[in-house]
Amino acid sequence: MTTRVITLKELAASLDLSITTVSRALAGHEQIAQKTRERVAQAARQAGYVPNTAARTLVSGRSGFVGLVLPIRGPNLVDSFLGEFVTGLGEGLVSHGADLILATAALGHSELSVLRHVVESGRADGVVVTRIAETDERLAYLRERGFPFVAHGRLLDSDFGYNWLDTDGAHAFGEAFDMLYDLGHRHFGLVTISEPMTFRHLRQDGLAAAIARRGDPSVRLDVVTAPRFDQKARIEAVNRMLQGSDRPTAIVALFDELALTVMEEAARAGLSVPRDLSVIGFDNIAASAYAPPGLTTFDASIRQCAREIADMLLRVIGDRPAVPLTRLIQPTLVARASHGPAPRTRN
Amino acid sequence: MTTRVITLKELAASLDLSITTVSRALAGHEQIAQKTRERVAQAARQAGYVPNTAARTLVSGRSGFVGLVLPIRGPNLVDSFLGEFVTGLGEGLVSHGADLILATAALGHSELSVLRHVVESGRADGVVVTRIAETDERLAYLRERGFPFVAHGRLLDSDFGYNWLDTDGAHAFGEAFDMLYDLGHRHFGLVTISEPMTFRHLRQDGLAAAIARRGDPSVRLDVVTAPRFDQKARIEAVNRMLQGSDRPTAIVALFDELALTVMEEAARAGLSVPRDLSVIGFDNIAASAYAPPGLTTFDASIRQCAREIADMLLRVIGDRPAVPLTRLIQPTLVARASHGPAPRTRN
DNA sequence: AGTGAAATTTAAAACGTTTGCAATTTTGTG
DNA sequence: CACAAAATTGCAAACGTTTTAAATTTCACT
Repeated sequence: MTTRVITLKELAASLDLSITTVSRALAGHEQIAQKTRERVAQAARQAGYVPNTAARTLVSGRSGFVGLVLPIRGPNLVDSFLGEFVTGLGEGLVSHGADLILATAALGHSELSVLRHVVESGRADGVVVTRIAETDERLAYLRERGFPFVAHGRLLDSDFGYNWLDTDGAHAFGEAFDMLYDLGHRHFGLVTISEPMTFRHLRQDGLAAAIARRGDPSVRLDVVTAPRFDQKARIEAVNRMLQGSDRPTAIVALFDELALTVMEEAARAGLSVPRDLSVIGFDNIAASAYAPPGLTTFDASIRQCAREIADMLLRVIGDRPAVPLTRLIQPTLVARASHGPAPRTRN
Repeated sequence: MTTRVITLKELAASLDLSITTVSRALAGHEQIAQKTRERVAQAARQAGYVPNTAARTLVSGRSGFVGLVLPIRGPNLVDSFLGEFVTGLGEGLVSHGADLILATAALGHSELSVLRHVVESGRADGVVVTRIAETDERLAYLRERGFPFVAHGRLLDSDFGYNWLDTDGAHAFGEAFDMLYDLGHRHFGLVTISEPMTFRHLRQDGLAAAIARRGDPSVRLDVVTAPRFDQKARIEAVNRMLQGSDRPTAIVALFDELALTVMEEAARAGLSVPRDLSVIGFDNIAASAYAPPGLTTFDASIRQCAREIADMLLRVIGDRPAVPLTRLIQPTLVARASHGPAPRTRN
């Protein structure tokens, strides 16, 4: 037991070759004789030689890792996409022989400081930054450092270019409005969050733009804001919108979790979805398929996005392209049963 | 832009000290004068010095990483616990300054070969192994290598000791039986999987043991087996159990996803849960709370388990304890609305 | 056999740390 | 003020790889 790991020196000695030759042979350099390359490859395979990552990283300056910083939010809060996201990243990375580093920012510790540490310790060749905030110091830092990164999400405006991939929430929310409008709805509700993430603006603006495009002055939009991670406050906010006879007939939620709360509270208030109230979400989380009557939402295909982000990042690391790579993904409508014609009684 | 990263040599030069002294000062060695230690710490902080991981790993033999190998199963299959699991691992690791490496085993590539690579490249100081199979070559390999690891789950029998943490599925399934028996159920169904994972035996055996303990010959147990990742076959299997008038009055599913399928198919067959049929799952995934009427299940608290696994692994890495660390976690019953008294009409 | 070019191999430096051991400085004591 | 002991600091090797520049071998051709 406790078998030692074989090193390049030992492998070279066993082949009666120099370290240099073996290293080059394994790297497939043309200058090493074909015969030697095969002999070395064979011996390496048989000896189960695996190059030491630290040594390789040290000399080459490339770690073969991509970093992702994971914030801890609280005892009961887990990023609902994390599983899909890291799976997608892993898929994208593995085809290029790269792996993922997950660094955790402990509760109360700045995500930025962890990011700095990952970057400056040379652990990663590039990083993925998610959940872009309105003023995001992480992007500014990475930009200043000239460190390869891809953002999942966008800034609202920026005086510099950067690589990003985003889901077109603006478009989706416009589509949701159009669909609901055509179903006769005129009084809309939007449940949004107070956390200063850029996507809340992109989606809300997309909704507002669609309303403006329609140019129907009878359209009304009520907006209610809830803290993202406070379930109780979220329920209160939703009920604020649901109470009173002058409530919206269609509610669009910034994301599925909020939409599910809307459906739960609607049920509790004796409202039938979609007869009395249409509800549309965004993200298509697993629970949305199960929550009665089945939430109509948009599928953001996180896993696919993550895979593309990995591809983009590896390209950025490899080629350092002069122009930023950007990609806007169109989410697809998943029409379940939570939306329908506007109730006849009112309007 | 493209700011260079400061190195120990530069930091030492700026302080007019040797590399050795600075290194020791930062490591807090007693032999360095208190005054010097402070001066160095101050300068390091101000210069934003972060030690290079590769260099440190190379010389110390410790990477400060813990590895987890992630299998890719197919386009639409993501480990439902992955998010919670890596969050928990991250939480457990961060307090000790360690980070997580997620290595992906591409579709068609052996998980073992990726594990070997992680281990032998020196990327990680220890690994977490999940989803233990009946004959698991990964454990044998790690054991032979003498490499620190903690298994999430257990082997059924083994001729060697190893560190593991498991959720006591056997106990939970016994508890489920007892509860259902006391509600008058006598005809039981178990939906299990064909994938050769050890937990299917542990849980099924727990159920069988509880039945035996009760010693009531009128108790019947039907078992149906479905492939884990084939939704269509799974539905067929469930329907095999549901069809016919002589169906069970209470079905226990190996895990929530199966239980949800049971509830869906029951609804499709016009059966009311829990009036006509009681269903109990295991895991308490998010969707279980939403699926009507609310699935009764056991909460495995994956995140908490992962955190403990991280703690255990770090202890194994640090102390190399002589006796294996083992931990059996009791899942807690989440009593929702999918179980109830046995229907009167039959029995 | 001798030559030069091409093909193949190697020695040695470098990457940025940690650490055993030695060197230097400071301190305490007579 | 000398001297040993204690405290503090520094030199140099080592970790396992990649890579530059140089050395060696092979080969075709005269």
